[in-house]
Amino acid sequence: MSQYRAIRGMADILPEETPLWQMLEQTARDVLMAHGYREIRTPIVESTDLFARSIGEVTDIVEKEMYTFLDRNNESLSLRPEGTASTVRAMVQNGLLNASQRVWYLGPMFRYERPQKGRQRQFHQIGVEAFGIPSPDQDAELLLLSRQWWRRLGIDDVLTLELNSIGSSDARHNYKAALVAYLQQHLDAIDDDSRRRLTTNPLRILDSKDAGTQTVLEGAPSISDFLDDQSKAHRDRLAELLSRASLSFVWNDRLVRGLDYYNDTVFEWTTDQLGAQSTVCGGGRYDGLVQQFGGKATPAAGFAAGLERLILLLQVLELQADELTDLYVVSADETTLSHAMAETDRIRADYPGLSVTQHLGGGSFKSQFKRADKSGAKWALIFGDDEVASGLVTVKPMRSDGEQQTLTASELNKFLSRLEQASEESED
RNA sequence: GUGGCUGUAGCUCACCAGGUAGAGCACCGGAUUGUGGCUCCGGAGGUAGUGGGUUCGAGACCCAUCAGCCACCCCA
Repeated sequence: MSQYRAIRGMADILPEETPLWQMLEQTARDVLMAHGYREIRTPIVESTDLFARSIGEVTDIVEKEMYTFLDRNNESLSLRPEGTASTVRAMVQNGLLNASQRVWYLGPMFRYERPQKGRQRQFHQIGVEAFGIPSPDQDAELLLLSRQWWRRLGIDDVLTLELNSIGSSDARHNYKAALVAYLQQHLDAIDDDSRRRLTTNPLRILDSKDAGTQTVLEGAPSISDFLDDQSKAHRDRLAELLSRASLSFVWNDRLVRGLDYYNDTVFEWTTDQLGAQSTVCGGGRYDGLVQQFGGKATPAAGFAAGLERLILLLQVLELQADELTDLYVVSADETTLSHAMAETDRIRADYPGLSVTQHLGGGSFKSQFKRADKSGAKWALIFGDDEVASGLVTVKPMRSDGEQQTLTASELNKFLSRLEQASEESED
């Protein structure tokens, strides 16, 4: 038991797992680049006020989940609980919103919650935000983009897209009143939490997990009856675009989201493979946020995907990332090691596509080959006394049955070129 | 913030009416003095999460605390 442990809810991501993370992230980068989105990097710390105002003062995130502290100047700062607020701030501050923009970001987020499966206090999101386009084609592009990512990861079969329109703030205001009025007639049939939320955040009652409350909700008014014509048209056009692109989805008129800034389109990609935390990706449209941050009125939409949950999903489905070690360099003693080190350095310079590990610290050939085997290397390069004395090197196959061969310098170069080529092809 | 379950070797776990710890895997070495994967042999590794209590004696019982897992709340 070590003296120090990581802070609760903040996990180490170990070398064994990082290849999967890198694959996940690289796939996202590829897809985003293929859609013309550009990366933005913003600070992890912002003024507390930025989050409070955008996410909503009375949301759980702001009320009890933020890591907030005073800096040495007595300014209240917070670790970011999500990425949209910082992104909008940066876009406005840097004057980038005079044209439409497509951006994405990747990084850690922080929420002070009780950890459970698929939930950490420090977790990672890839977020995608599009500014300047009010029409539903933008919503559709974001959804198609996300689906391409799932396809490349091989998880599209286990994900479901849930969609809803929560309309304008007027519509939500009217709907809230109707919902509260309805629920007040059934006070005795709903759970305590929901009763409490009646005054704090009535829309959240919609996704209560309490069976009695759900029964009551079956007779509740639906947000869809409160949408104005513009919101309905937006919703219907989005549905049409998705259908044309064969992206199937389910309407869920109980889908509301925990952040205040959304309007019209909201969505979640969910799975039944992860226990209680079923949402892997969520987002929607937020046409009012830019103006609220002092920019000129700019429509926007976006989503964020939780990387820990996607990793969990990849692991459940037993999808793996390859760890590529091509060569493991073995030598006999101090003299041959110094030769081997210089030669390995040369190989790395001349064949940058190869992954080469040199055995360090000496030891018997036997133990060095055990290491070579465990490294997963395809070949061992052997610099023994005989080889070094005659300017040769032996290559031994570790993953196939062939015989080892002793090569001249030029034969080795041919061998390495072929290997580098094969290795690059297998990566694509 | 609330609830349930769990904390013994790096990992997965055992033992035991309460009498000061064991296996498998992993690790290191040897059988093979220049060659891995299989097999065999050997070795190292633990103040039993931490603190207190009950007891002649506690890893085992009790309390507290910390941590992990899962669920609620809420969210990615």
